[in-house]
Amino acid sequence: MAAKQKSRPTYAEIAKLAGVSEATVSRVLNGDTKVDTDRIAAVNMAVEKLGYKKHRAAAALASGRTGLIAVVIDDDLSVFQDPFWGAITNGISRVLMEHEMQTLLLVAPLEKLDSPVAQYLQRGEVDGAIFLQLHKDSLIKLLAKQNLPLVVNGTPHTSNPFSYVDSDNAGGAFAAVRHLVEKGRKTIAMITGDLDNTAAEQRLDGYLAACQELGLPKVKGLVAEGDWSREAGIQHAQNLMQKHPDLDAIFCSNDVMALGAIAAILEAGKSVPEDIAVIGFDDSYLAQNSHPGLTSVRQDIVGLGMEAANMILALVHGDEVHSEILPCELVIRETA
Amino acid sequence: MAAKQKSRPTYAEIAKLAGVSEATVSRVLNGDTKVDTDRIAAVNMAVEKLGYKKHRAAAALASGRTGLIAVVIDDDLSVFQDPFWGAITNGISRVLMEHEMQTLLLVAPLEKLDSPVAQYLQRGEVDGAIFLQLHKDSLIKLLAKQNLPLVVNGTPHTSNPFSYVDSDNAGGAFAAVRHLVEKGRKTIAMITGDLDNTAAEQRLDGYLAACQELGLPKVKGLVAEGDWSREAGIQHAQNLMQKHPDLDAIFCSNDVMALGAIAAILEAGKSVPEDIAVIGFDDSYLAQNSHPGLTSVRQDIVGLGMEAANMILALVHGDEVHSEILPCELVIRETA
DNA sequence: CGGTTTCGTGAAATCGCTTTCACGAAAAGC
DNA sequence: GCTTTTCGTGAAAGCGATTTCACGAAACCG
Repeated sequence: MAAKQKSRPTYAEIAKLAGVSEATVSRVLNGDTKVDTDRIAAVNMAVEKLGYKKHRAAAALASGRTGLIAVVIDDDLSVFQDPFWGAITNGISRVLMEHEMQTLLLVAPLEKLDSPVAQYLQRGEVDGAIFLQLHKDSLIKLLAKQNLPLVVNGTPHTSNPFSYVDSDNAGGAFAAVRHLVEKGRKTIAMITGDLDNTAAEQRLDGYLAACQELGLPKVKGLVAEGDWSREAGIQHAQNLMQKHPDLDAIFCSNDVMALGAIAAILEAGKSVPEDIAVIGFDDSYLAQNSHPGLTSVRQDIVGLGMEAANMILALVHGDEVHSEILPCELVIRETA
Repeated sequence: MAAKQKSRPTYAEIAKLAGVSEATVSRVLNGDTKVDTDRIAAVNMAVEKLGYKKHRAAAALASGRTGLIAVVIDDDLSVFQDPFWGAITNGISRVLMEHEMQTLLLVAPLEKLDSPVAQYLQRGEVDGAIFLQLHKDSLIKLLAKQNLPLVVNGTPHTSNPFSYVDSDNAGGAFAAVRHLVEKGRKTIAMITGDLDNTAAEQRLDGYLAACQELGLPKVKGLVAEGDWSREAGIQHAQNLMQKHPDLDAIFCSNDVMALGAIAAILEAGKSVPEDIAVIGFDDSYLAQNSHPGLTSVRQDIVGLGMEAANMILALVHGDEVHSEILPCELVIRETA
């Protein structure tokens, strides 16, 4: 059974108290400007006095706007481990709440276009959706076609005009490599993430751009494609050390692989950062608590969430928005 | 603007197609048993054919049940770092979705009883609430009084009859100490979490019980109260090593402090686990990626979320529920 | 077998807010 | 000064489900 509620005030009571019609109450409460100032004041006073709060279900039924924004996570196992999702979701939730909107969390695999979540989104039960961790673009294309306001976290694969927020992955990678070069490193390898992923790709681009612009000699085989896992970090670090005896730095596309690489380096009897410097990406909990402290590229995760929330609010409101790229910051600790 | 939707079928159409009244459609769709079998079949067929899905706002307005469960996180900074919240929330979301209920995420400070979230919950906009990370019991007492179905994650401070889910913190701590004893450790210290927290308290209880039952000599000053932070781990480990030269093991109430302790131990020129063994708690991402691998007590976080979700569903349905304590498991790696 | 209960059913009211529409008053135009 | 617009307003019709109520049919009873 739902909780028993003491009956809440309705428009009828406000209207009576303020001496206006219910229609006017609605106008005032929805920010319609064409209302006499005195009446606005009267309504606001009545609202205040009665402690009125709008009944969302009733408003939703009448207007077709639900006041709900879906945060969609394309479910896979990482969801249960990676603090990224929690952080960004909470950032979103905060902003939305300040604007009287609620955050509906949807966690489910999205591979199929007719999955329950996909259907749910198409059914108009939310005013908009923010996609995190999107594996394929097909669902958002479909939803965009149906005019559902959408914001994607991370750069989409296709160049369709989706609004998105992302970190400046390339810039962050560039900064990492520049730091290594400034510290005198000459042979800098990179272990990338899964290159199907746009973020992984952009970080690689940043690394390549930095190598070129900073005049590093071109050496073959310094880039290894990993898959974000600790094992990939270990494995590729071992290979790299073997093939490049003069290797003196490794830049990894995330912190987990960086820690794996460090473990492999230490295992091989070398030291970090003396022999080989290591830089990760994310500045996660891991980087902050590792020993030695992991130098890493920090993303403003909460900022991404807040930005995404602001964008979806604008879209729902009918405004134009442009995608946002937030800067990254290199956090220097002991490993580089 | 909300998305433009192609108009969805309503009860009217189903009723016409099935040759029954709208009232009967409602009965069938809400599982009322007192309907003729043929009509049930007819309605179900019509629903199928039209691809009908209930309009949540309309149902909510008419019935007073919103189909929404709030997941409330008493906001503090840790929310943005600790993967615990993301994991448990996602576990909840999955279960609820399977039961046609939605997860509403509310992140906000709850210190005040009249905060927006508190008011929101009292307003009957959700059918129930799951509280994570609850600092004080006062809000849930208030809500319970108003008959809002509630489930709390973690043991509440007061013995009021709140339904809750929790890990077997004491059991996990006991297992950790037993493992240390079995490995021949004699002088086992503990760095606790903030003891205002029931989980921290229970872990300490488990440690103390193990010390007693396993016949460890009573030594003063082996318990240090930390605050979950890396700094606390470093600081207390230093103190403990200084005061107890024969110290050969430290059990920490979370992984972060354990890693801090390890850093301090290595800093002091001792080795882990040879000189001093260390065990953490949570088996977080940190434990899994640290070097050396951190032995830690694993909580079934997703299980906690799913259990909490099942409990709230039962409560909303009007059933009795009993609190659940999920077992912990010691994950042995290299540090102990 | 008449009379009382139960049972399944549909008509209609209701939930609380939004929005269209029509109307009179005020402002603008000629 | 009279017509045409514009403007603010309230009455009333929804939005799409749920639920109460009354009614006829079937079941039960003595």
